[in-house]
Amino acid sequence: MPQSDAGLDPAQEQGLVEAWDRAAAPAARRLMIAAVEAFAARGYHGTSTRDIADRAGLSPAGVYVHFASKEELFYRITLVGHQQTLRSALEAEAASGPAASAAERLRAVVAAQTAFEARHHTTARVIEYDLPCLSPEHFIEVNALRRQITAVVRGILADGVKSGEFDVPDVDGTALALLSMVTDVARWFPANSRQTPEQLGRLYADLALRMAAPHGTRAADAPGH
Amino acid sequence: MPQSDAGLDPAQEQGLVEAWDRAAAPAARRLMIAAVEAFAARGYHGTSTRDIADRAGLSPAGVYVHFASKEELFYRITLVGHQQTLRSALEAEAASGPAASAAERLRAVVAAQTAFEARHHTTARVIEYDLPCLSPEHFIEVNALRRQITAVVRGILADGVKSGEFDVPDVDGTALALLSMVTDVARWFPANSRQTPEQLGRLYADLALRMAAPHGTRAADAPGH
DNA sequence: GTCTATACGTTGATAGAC
DNA sequence: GTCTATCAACGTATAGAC
Repeated sequence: MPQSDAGLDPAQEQGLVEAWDRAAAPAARRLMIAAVEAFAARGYHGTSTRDIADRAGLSPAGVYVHFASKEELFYRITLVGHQQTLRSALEAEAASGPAASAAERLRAVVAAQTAFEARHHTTARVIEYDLPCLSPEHFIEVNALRRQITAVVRGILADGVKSGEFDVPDVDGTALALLSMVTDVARWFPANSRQTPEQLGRLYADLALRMAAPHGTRAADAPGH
Repeated sequence: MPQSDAGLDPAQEQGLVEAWDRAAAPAARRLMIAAVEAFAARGYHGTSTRDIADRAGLSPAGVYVHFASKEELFYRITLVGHQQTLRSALEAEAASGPAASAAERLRAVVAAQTAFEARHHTTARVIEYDLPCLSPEHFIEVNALRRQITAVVRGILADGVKSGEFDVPDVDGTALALLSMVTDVARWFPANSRQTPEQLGRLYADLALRMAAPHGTRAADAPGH
């Protein structure tokens, strides 16, 4: 993956380290970071356990002290990554306040998720695009988290429609399209763009509001409640 | 890939057969179809040449009569797929007529590309998401085709801005976001949706026009040229 | 063009010393 | 917890008969 063999930048690594804090052994953390880099660069099947062990400074056998299998290592990364993503979305929505309009909540969530995908693009690439490599049981578990993320966006769109702030004929289809747009950032960022994650978040939030706003009015001018 | 182990449906197969018509030997066609199915289901690295040979009804060695390597088989699929995609975009734009407005052209291209990604979702999944598995030389070649597809969208957006039909502060960023939305259809279709490719095309074309239209006016009511 | 047989590196994972 | 050594299976690709 030409644009994805870059290592984790400091901001990204800090985010991961925080999230993986409870993964007791330092070696387990190093393995997860090494695995994220390798999986992002070459995909799950394109990465050998030797690759991962090398990057983490361990022997090939060292992996199996901390993880029962390659799939389990991948599963841990995927699970934590999705939990982080969901938390980011919920926090962004909550931060816009209890009296926030649907437009404000949509802006907050889309901006946060977009910036998140950009900032953590290495991790995001792994957890967004290699998902089918999980075992069936783990796939189901992670998919439940994904559905919660979709539900956040769907809920905001539906609320906006109910209050008259939005004009969205197909809430489910629009939510899916919107999340496609946001998620795909991880695939190309930072190539093709000189923008910061925050700038990108603002652009995508604007686009999302345009997608949801009634024709003929600005979202901000829409009838509130 | 739970949602991707479905075989090629008749419409899809016909499209492929047409496109691969010049691939002389019938066995070569069977191999390409078999490879598309296998790559879509398990990814490039997750697919063995034995898998492909089996699906095509050949022995493991049979592959190498028609393709020098697994990568070359993948490259042929990827190249033809991108050529088809680009042609589809150019034809859609041309079909909207020489005097078409930017809005009409945007609608035509987005609808066509979205329907294309849905209809050929098996092939599209392979050529959109396994691209980094190409050799560096082949990657560069295919990327040139991708840039042409991006250029079509960028051109329409820029024309619309110049004529006053559109209000797009960031043409490049918006084109990228728009193509992300469209491309990602291949990843999830037909799960999560009971819509036909054509219905989906109309929805996405509407969303694209909302993204580009000036705030406060319908695209169709925008000042013309 | 297709087969059988096979070369030979790599893979995920384990055994057992330290 | 980490290592060295190793296994059995599988990977891509080739040789040579038909």
